[in-house]
Amino acid sequence: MITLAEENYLKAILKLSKNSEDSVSTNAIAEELDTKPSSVTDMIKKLTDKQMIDYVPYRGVSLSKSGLKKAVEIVRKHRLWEVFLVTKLQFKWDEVHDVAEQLEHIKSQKLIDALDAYLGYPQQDPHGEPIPNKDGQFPKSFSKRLSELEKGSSGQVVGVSQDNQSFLQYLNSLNITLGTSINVIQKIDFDDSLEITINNKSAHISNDVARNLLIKQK
Amino acid sequence: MITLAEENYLKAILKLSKNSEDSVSTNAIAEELDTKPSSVTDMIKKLTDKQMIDYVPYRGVSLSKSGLKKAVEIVRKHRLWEVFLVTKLQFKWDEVHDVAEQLEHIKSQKLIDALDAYLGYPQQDPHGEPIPNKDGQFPKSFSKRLSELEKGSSGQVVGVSQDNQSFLQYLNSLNITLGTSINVIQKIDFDDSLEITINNKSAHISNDVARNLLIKQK
DNA sequence: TTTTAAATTTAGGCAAATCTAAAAATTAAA
DNA sequence: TTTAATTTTTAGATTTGCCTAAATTTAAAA
Repeated sequence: MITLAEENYLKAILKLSKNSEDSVSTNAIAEELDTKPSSVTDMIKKLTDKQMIDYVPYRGVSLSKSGLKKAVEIVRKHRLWEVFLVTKLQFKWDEVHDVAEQLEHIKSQKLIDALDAYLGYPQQDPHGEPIPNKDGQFPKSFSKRLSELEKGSSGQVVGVSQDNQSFLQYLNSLNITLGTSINVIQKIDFDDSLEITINNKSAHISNDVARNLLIKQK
Repeated sequence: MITLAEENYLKAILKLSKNSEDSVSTNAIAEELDTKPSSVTDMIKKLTDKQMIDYVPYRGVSLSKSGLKKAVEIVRKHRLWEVFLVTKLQFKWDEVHDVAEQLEHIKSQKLIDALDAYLGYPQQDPHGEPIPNKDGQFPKSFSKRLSELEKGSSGQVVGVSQDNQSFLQYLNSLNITLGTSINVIQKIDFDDSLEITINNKSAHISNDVARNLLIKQK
């Protein structure tokens, strides 16, 4: 049986592997989970014993086949619960994270399959992140980052690729929410910031923000 | 912050208080939670320190005001999740217990209030147990135990007051389910068993069973 | 290439929640 | 009302997951 702490480590390792491809460092995991590197080393040993990860001392870790499977399952559960909270219980998209963080650890295959069906097999969560299916396959993403759009092109916000509180609150203050129409007026080479219109009202946003806004073009 | 283990102890103490009124013994709690009496003594000390229970060594425990409040909250969450599983996710009433046992520990006031509203403020769970409202008040129960019905009277099954697997499976084999019509033909004084009709087919059931079947009369 | 800095691991401890075995208190029985 | 049986508590260990401080290894800089 896998523990709650172990699940959180696997999820963190998966997240960090996506950003950087190769193996994940002890310090990176510690930072992600807001814990100490020595604690991470302890847990690495446990997960290695359970063959959930591959580990070379001082060299970092990577998910094994079974570890990856488990981590993807947790991501699937997290995102399905987020969809539930937003579409059925009327949560705002920036209110779901902490609760989903708890719900993702509920153990019942039947539950998650039934929830998936109940929600209509959604492919994206409220932040625009893809939801892996029952077999762990991620749907091909059909959205682009706003920072990748060319001058003059437009589309609708379908999500964000970063879900910290302050970012989501900033978006709220800009009146950017799911479905908002955005048009790229000008790209500033100097700092890669953007002149855009938000529902036809113009605004200026940094590359940091644009990079984390997922847009679907018509 | 209250831990998962502490919550389970409070719930067990509440359940045992209902059966027997006065204070609850160490052994009873140990049996209910399938643990050792010495472990119970340990936890009793922790809960006493947190003022969740009143404790006299060798004399048993009872819930304090705050302990009762917390325990009722957990029962409320458990039963609301059961309703969700049965009415929205099509679980059978004998499949919900283990999952609800996990879901009841999710911490979010907003979640449970939203769920309650989403379900239409139900007053009973799928086993016929009353669901306390937001303020911890239990609705007046409008069902009787089958064993309390008089000869000749009849009603519909609205729940059970015991939800172990084998009992629920026995009911299934008798074709007794939620909504089944039952008529009391004869009460046998000798062992308090009952001759009844189930949807007009006659059957004989023990007092043990009758006592745990909740009936609503017309 | 040596020295310094950074990352990682080891050693030793702690709190929560459990256990077994033994002691103490209470209750029931002779 | 002693004695025996039962219940409850205490003492001492164990596992999980975390910590601090110190040692070790690796990477970077002089």
